[in-house]
Amino acid sequence: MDKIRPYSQVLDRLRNATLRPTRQRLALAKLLFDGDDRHITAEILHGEALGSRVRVSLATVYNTLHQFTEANLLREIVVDSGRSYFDTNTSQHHHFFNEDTRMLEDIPDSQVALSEVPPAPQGTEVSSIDVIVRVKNS
Amino acid sequence: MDKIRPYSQVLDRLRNATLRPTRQRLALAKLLFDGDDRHITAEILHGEALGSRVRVSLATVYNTLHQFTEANLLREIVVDSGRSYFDTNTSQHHHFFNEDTRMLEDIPDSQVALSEVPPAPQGTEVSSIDVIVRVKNS
DNA sequence: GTGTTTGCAAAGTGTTTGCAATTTA
DNA sequence: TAAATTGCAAACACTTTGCAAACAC
Repeated sequence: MDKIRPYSQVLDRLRNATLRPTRQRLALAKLLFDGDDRHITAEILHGEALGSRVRVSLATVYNTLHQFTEANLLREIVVDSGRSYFDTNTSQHHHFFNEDTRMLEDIPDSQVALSEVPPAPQGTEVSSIDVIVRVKNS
Repeated sequence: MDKIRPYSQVLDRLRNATLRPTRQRLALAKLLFDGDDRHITAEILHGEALGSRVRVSLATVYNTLHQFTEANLLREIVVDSGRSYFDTNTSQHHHFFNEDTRMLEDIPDSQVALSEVPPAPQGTEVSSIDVIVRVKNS
């Protein structure tokens, strides 16, 4: 059973974000949001696009990922210095990061609870809380 | 009141790690471990070394940071894609990361508690758990 | 002396930028 | 047609690498 994500829904989401539904953005949105949640890097997404005969430059993939992130269609996850991951699941949850395979995996929010959230330092406010459980193959 | 960290202690720590106490490693260790705990990048440490008239190349700073990390004298913290931070406090604790200033700050371990730690995926084992509270200036 | 460490410069990786050409509304 | 978007190639920031010279034991 796939989740149903009609094309028009993506279209509307782009419109709401005042992002023109260009060929490139629609194709990337399809790759990102059709099907299950995923964690993806720019290079991988670019590869997938080319693989499905969508001509799009790497620069545009980067632009698009950032625009989608600003529009809250994606969330950026920092786990690896040197590359950025984008998560199509923007709801509150945490991650396993396999240091061997460099793959991310969701931790259902119900499985982690922070019993206390420390107060942010003077003059700052919390923007997000990330729990990253780093694992390695055993 | 400064913590007392006699030179010989650093020396011993290097010896234990079978790292020859070269001029560069001793100087970097002094910068890192004399005084309070700190979060530092390679570039910053390199700048400090040069600033205190220690001639050392950036390549050696990188090498040294990695060797110290392997020897558990440092802990690497991943919060910023594009640069690595090293923490001289290797004990269990978590971090604030200010996205505006790109500075790290410790969260005392007593102020965060994970009430549940999720089981690692099949075939993997937990290597560390990082809680990063991202903040921005308000 | 022998093996380790260093420094340099070059190469590498992932990402961003400037700008002319193209596309969208 | 005016404004937004794209693609290219060059620039960028940070990090790693190869190797000869210098150093530690």
